[in-house]
Amino acid sequence: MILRAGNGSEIAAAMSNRRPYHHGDLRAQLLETVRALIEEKGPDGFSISEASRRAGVSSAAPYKHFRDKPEIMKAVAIAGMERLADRMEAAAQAKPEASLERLSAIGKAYIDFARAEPGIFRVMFGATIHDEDPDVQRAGRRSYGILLDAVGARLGREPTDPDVLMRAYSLWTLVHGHSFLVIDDNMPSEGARPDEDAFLDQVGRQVMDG
Amino acid sequence: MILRAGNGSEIAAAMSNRRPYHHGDLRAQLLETVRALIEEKGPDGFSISEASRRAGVSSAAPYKHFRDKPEIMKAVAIAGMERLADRMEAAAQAKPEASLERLSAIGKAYIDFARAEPGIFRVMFGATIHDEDPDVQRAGRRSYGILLDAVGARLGREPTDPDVLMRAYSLWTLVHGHSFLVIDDNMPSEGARPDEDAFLDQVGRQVMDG
DNA sequence: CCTACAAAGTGAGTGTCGCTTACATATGTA
DNA sequence: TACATATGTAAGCGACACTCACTTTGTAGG
Repeated sequence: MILRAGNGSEIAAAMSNRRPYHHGDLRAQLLETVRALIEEKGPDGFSISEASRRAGVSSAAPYKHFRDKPEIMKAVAIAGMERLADRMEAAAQAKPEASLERLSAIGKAYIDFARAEPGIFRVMFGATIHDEDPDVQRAGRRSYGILLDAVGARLGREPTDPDVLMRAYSLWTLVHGHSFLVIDDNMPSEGARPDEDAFLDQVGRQVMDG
Repeated sequence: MILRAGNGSEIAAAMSNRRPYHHGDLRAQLLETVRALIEEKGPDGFSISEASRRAGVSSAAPYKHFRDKPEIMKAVAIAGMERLADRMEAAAQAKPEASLERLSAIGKAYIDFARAEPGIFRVMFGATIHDEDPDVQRAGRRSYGILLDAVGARLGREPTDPDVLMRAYSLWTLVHGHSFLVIDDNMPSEGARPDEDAFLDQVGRQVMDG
């Protein structure tokens, strides 16, 4: 959470026991509140009104920081994508550079994120709202770049190599598709789904070595 | 669109130039109208009010046929799943039983559906609403069964065989993930995505033969 | 240090929406 | 033909997204 340098007025207000007229950093708190609300009630279940209430401001206040609701969703989605890329990056760097483990660690980080934050994950990918938005696209491409680099390193080729592209994209769709099937578990019934670790392991090998 | 046998009142009303009090088959027309609206404006962009307006009834009429909005979404999702399964089935039966072509035809049918009807595809999978709903799950499992059978036939084993399960699930996640990446194309930029047919072909082989 | 001005808040109001309630009309069956 | 049931309407409630006129606060320049 990004916070501006405090100006002291909040402290003064707290001491005199009333909230300051100016919030301090409403924009950041709104994003965090909306994120939590989406996780609680789903992407469609949250309202700007409720977020305002939780932040302790009037329902008109958010419009000083965001044009409309879709723009809030977009900001939340982009923040999610950054968080996802961070996790992937951390997972990658914890494993040797050209190892298969690095690849599966990246995949696991992706799936873990989807499981931990299914609401935002859906906002990031399942929503119509920000189709073709350049900001969202750029944020998403960062994650893809991490995977491309790892696959390239594993194969000892440039990330732009067509074969690297093909295998990276295969892995991406696998993990992406699996993540979605996990979070709305309306797909294969209990017994009809293979063990997740075995699945990732085997199919990862098939894609990388095949 | 399913229509009940006409009872003649509509015709009589048309001749006397006024609409009949009873609609005829509002439930079916609502589903179709909502389907079209979702495709036009996205899953969140439609309202019961607007669907009612298009159907020429009051905004309270739909509640004689559906409990609430989520139930309409659910019905639309299930109808979509049936349509998807129909397409997959038709595509499968157009190819020899144990052939690889049958598998890729099933996959293509899936992707074609997502591309042709991205709105309902998202309602079917990307929405929080009908999580864990048994009706939706059952409808979804029909599609999965078609794939399981085809993979089983190809490998000459029972659809319940663990290896069949593993490979079928791999193909499913691949195609599912790819479909999502296609419809919100916020992922790999233009040049960074492999050719779709080549991708499906190669990765299909890797999964089936690896 | 004062004074504009910009930034960030408020409160009231508008139109739409989801949904309910009370009531009206059509249909099928005894 | 009468009545139960299915299916429609009209009016209204509370919540929401968003706007507008206004107020409060922080800050930059004379």
